[in-house]
Amino acid sequence: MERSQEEQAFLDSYDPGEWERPSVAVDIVVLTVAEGQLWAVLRPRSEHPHKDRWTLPGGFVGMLESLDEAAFRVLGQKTGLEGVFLEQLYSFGQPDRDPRMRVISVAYYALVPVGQLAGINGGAVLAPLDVPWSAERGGPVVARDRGDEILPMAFDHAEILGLAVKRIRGKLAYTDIGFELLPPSFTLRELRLVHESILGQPLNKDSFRRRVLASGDVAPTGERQADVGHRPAALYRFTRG
Amino acid sequence: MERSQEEQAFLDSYDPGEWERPSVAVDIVVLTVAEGQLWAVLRPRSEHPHKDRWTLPGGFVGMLESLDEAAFRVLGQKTGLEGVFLEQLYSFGQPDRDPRMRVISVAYYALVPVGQLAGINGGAVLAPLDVPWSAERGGPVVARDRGDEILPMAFDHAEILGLAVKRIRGKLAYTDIGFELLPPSFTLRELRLVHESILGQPLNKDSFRRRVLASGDVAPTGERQADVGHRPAALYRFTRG
DNA sequence: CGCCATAGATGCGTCGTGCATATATGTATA
DNA sequence: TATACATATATGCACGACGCATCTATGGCG
Repeated sequence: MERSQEEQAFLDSYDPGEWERPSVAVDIVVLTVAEGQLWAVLRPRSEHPHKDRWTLPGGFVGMLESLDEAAFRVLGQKTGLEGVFLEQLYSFGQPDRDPRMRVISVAYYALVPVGQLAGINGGAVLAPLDVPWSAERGGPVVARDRGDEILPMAFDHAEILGLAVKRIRGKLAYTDIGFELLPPSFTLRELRLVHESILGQPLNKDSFRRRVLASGDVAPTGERQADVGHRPAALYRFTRG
Repeated sequence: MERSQEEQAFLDSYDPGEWERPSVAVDIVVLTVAEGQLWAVLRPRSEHPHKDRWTLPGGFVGMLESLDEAAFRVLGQKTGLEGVFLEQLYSFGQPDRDPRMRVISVAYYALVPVGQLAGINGGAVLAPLDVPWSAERGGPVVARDRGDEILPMAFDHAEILGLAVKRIRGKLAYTDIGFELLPPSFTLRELRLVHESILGQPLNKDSFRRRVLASGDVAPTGERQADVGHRPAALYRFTRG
């Protein structure tokens, strides 16, 4: 328990430059909501290991950029997305998570309105997510293709995806992240569908409306929907602050 | 936006081994509650840079250990603590956060009942914290010594400390972390003081009691306080699950 | 024996929520 | 043109959690 001054001085002067260092990467969970469920951007691996499995957009952190800058840069390079909501999620550092070498990955999650994901780069797909757990229990998440087949995930990326879903489920109630998944103008129904899709469960329609209107987070734009086959809903915008 | 197959293949095969790599460290925010406020374990720096400033216990991540393992190891080596609650907080990676070299730090926070901090190692001190913001606004936190003098913090450690406080404020309501700061047996008053110290504001005594008792998180041990100069309170224990 | 400090129980008004009901307003269709 | 249909929007009510006030209980101590 006790430690001498000299030993302490040695430990404090410990030079990591003499030791092997890990690589540090960022992996980005790009999430959106459409058709009443969550979707994520995935890219196929064309090389071993984990060839033909699916990965999150990711890349290595440069020596002169911050982690946030690396995440924005990698997101732009791999998907073309810019100016979206992006927040650090968690760092993954199991020694064997990449069989080639030691890679510590700082995971981020991005929230993007589905309308901005029309032109994501070749190779990347938007995959619907199955969340096989309720509330915030946590665990890996299953991505599927258009034919409902499971997309096998590379490395620990299913875990990362699961943690991102768990995180946004938790933050939905007390932050503004729900609005990051909507265009500037939206109906209360669309906002509720975003919340229901994230939470994986239906919400009481009336309570949700009352709560959102009383929160002061939204203001009516004065406009209404058009061509919707029923009474058009009022459009609202998010009021920052 | 568009990227050719060849360019993509090059990017995917990018070998970080050819590049300089950052060092990766863990820094641990050890928090406790006593005398109605939060305290943190700090250690003085004996070397430049930031000589005579105060740091969080920290150390480099080994190539064969996970981040969690590194955090537990460093916590044990620097403070002697074992078996305590420890959870990842956030990763800090500003290129200039350490003037000597590029160090990416994965911050953790530990919650320890004050009774277990009696014999922390030489040099380390338990410093009371001033949190100059309310609720979960966030920002740096000020540590003081016994004479109420401000302890200047090294590197970005005041930010890390602040984020740890912000995080536990947020998680207090919907997790069990409050119990991590108490001995196995405690009164409802002690539990409330832990919550008030973390939140930095008083809580309604009756509502707190009712809520805790109704939660099913605690069960009476059957024992009572002794020698307290007033009516002794019933002792409770945390019931996992 | 009585004072003091805190523990612990009870009652009440208020507010947010779930739920039911009623009305409003657009499109589609006979 | 009238009616059906789908959803929007407003209102009322029961219930439960919470803030607050009040009352009683129980130890130590002078």
